[in-house]
Amino acid sequence: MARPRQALLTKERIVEAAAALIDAEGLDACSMRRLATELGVQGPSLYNHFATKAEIVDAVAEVVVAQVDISVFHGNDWREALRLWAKSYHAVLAAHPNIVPVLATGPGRRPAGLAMAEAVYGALIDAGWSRARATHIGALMRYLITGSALGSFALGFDADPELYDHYPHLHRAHELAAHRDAVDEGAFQLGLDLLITSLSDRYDLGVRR
Amino acid sequence: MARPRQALLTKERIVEAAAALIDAEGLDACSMRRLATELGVQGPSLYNHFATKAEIVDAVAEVVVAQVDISVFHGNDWREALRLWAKSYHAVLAAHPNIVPVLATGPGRRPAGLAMAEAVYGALIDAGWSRARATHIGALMRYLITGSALGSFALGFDADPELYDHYPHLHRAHELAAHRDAVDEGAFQLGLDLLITSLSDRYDLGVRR
DNA sequence: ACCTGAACACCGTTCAAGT
DNA sequence: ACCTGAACACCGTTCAAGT
Repeated sequence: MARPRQALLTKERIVEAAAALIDAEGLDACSMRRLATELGVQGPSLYNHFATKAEIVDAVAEVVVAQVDISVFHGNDWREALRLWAKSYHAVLAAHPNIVPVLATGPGRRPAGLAMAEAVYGALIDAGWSRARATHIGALMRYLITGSALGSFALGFDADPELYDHYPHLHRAHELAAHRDAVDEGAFQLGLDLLITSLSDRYDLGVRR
Repeated sequence: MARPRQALLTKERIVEAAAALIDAEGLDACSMRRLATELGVQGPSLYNHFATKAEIVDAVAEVVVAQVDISVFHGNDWREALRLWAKSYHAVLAAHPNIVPVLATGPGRRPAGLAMAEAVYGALIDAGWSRARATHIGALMRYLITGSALGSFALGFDADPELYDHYPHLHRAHELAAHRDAVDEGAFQLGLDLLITSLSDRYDLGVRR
């Protein structure tokens, strides 16, 4: 088969398969040859639709970020909007943890990433925050959200239990994995709550630096 | 040359060269063959000293984390200790940003990582925080520190300036890169300040959940 | 226009062969 | 014990050849 009259591939099919592969087996498993096999095609065929592998991965990142709900910035107080957006973003990344490293470096040229940055920054500016502070708050939220999505804290203590016996306070660290949700979600919720509450306090004081 | 009477390689030399290579050109550039070349040796020779590439990268992570100052947990109020430790950790990661993805998934079996977890958690327990809350606070700090170290927020808007013209509030986003330090450091400092201040408030209220 | 096989310059890792 | 060359099964990407 050289060229079928009906194209075998489309950008959409490629991105869909890449997203599934990344979700199921991680970024490393998503090689051009492997992805092509998944699509019933040979590796080089993908280059008829995307110039590089990075473009494919970027397109996956785009569809993931597009799932974040940014409609909450309309009709909500900035505090509530920020909280709802952060929870939505957090939930989307929890569902697609393997793509997080790609998002953690910024919006790039991705429309959904830029639309999200615009919505967050615009809402803070409209609420009266200075441009410098609005930028800081936006950055800070990304730090918390991507930092928490990058790797489970609870699952980070997955060595053999005996290892932790050498550390007076860590001797039960291996039990964290069994309470993964309570640990990881609890930490994120605490962080979000602390940040928004204390930002709100400063705002009410009229600091608005 | 088959076997020199004086070994050409040592674990220390390998880790030192790997750290330099990762700092200078990133994790991807640190391949076994490239690293071996840097050491004047052939690729497979490295396997006489480390079982896998992951072990080498882990050893680099260890020496980086070992630079974080955890002595601050002695003789300081928990608030001040947490602040000083976070600043030290942040500064170390800022000096070695390319290794951050390796640390972001937890301490693993690395002595320095475990000693740091022990120091942070122990200090929070000794201050009176419950085990659940101390865990949350520890996780939260890692989220902020690794999240901020993973990628500059300011440099994330590095597309051509025209791209941002389509977004009402982002039209000056390309100027962020010129103020990278003020943006990135300001956001981190703000986050650290907000978190510790608001934790302190809850602590003084006697919540200590 | 779009898919293919062959090729290039890389990977991590294994292993028998050398001293 | 420690370094080597050759090999295996992979990478991302290019390109001439096919329809």
